[in-house]
Amino acid sequence: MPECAHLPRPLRLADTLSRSLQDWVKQGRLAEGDRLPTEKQLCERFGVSRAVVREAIARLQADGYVETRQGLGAFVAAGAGVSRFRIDRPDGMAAGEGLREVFELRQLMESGIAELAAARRTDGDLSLLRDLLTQMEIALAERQQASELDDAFHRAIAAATGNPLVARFMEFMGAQIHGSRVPTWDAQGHQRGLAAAAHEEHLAMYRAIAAGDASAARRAAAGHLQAAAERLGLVSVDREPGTDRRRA
Amino acid sequence: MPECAHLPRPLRLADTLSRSLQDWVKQGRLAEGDRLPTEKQLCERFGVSRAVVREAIARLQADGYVETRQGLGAFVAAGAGVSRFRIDRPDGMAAGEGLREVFELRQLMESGIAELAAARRTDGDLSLLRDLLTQMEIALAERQQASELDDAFHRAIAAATGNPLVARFMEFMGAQIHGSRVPTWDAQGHQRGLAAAAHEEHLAMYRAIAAGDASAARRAAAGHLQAAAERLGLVSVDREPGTDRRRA
DNA sequence: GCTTATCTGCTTGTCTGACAACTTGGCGCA
DNA sequence: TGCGCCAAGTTGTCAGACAAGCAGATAAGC
Repeated sequence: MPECAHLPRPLRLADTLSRSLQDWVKQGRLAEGDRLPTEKQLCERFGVSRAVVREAIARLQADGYVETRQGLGAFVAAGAGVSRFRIDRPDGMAAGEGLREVFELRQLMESGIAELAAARRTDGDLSLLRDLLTQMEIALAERQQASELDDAFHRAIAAATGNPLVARFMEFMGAQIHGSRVPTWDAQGHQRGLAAAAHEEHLAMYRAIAAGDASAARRAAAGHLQAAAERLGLVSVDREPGTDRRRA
Repeated sequence: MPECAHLPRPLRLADTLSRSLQDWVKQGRLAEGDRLPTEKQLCERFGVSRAVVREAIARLQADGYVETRQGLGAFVAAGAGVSRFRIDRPDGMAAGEGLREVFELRQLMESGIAELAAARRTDGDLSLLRDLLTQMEIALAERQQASELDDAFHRAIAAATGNPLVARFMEFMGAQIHGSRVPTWDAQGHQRGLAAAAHEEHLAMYRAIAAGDASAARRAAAGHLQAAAERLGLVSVDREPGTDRRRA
């Protein structure tokens, strides 16, 4: 994308229509298995051409909301809306879902991943982790940005579980929280010791995994994620069991 | 969808083209930020009409693979392919990703969720869990299908974490493994004691969560997932640390 | 000579019309 | 009653036209 693409462009008609139809499903106006209005009806109702309708439906298909049958119609798909998991961007974050929630999900996932990695890692896995740690150490000494190395380290741990699905999930999560790693490893992060702290936590994770100590690996990962959240100023407040919780 | 929709329909041209272009990205033929061939070029190269090209690109947009700019072209999006996490259906399961991998992901995720739920649950959460357990007990006594209740129980635990993102992820996972819960609660599952065993495990999870005992909740959830995998005949073989692993 | 405005060619976005392929229901015939 | 045919309706594809946006080249003005 060109560098000057800063201003948002107006939504295409197909995008708008796609969202409207999606809202119909979410609001229960259309239930699973229901047939959508025909293309012709949608053209008339929304005042757009058939091409726009077809593109909107193509989008809904890609998103798993509808299935089409030639000659028959378009139908709300089974499991509409839950065939993909996505984390909305911060500016479009769903109500109640902030970076804190994302880090909490990371914490419970990554502590389990580290545990499994400790049980499964190979010599090759450890070699890669060491290499990444070495590169991060150099970045630390030279005060260079190393958020990509940080991400690669976490992905390598997930790969060490030997479960491709886990690896893919970590890749997905890394992409979602990419921006949050940058401040730890920028000039200010180095200055404030954030990068050094993260590096120590990574070393602790590595040592536990290398030692094949699953529970130590879990604790190290949980500690790292907790500390990472604190570095970002995210405070996770656990409430006493039994009290009613206010959900923002 | 109609009941007689059993035979697979041939892929639409737009689907085929969408996949081809997606493969270009995955194989590195197109990198992030690269401009795709123009619509006209794609028409000529693939021998299809412009409408097919546009629908294929609409699909790719919905999937987060490309971004388009009117007058300029279509470009491979930042983070192409990792803006959504999906689990392919069993018949289209990615290489190495089977139900075993899915259950392993569930195990590490749900044990963490149960732990957090034990720390966070409210009286209202517990009341809902008890209600669901009561319904499952009735289903057990009457040998009825209760996979939906089973799913709702797990979702209620995720909701008890108070983290909407965690709740959404559990909803997503529930939809992906929907079919695997059915055999536990069908006539044969009842006959073989699978449903009764699952129910006991649910009760253990509930008790630990109700007691606010996070580590007991973690162990109960891990045990339940392990047992559920075994009920399905999925064997998770942990290899000795240090050995090279064969990844299927 | 430098800056601004205009023009041109190209590209995506939308609309329209036509035909192909599929689906279902109704009707006629054996 | 079952099978075949037909008509009407719906999605899939193709083709053409025009609108809107974009970037680069050129011309005009200072």
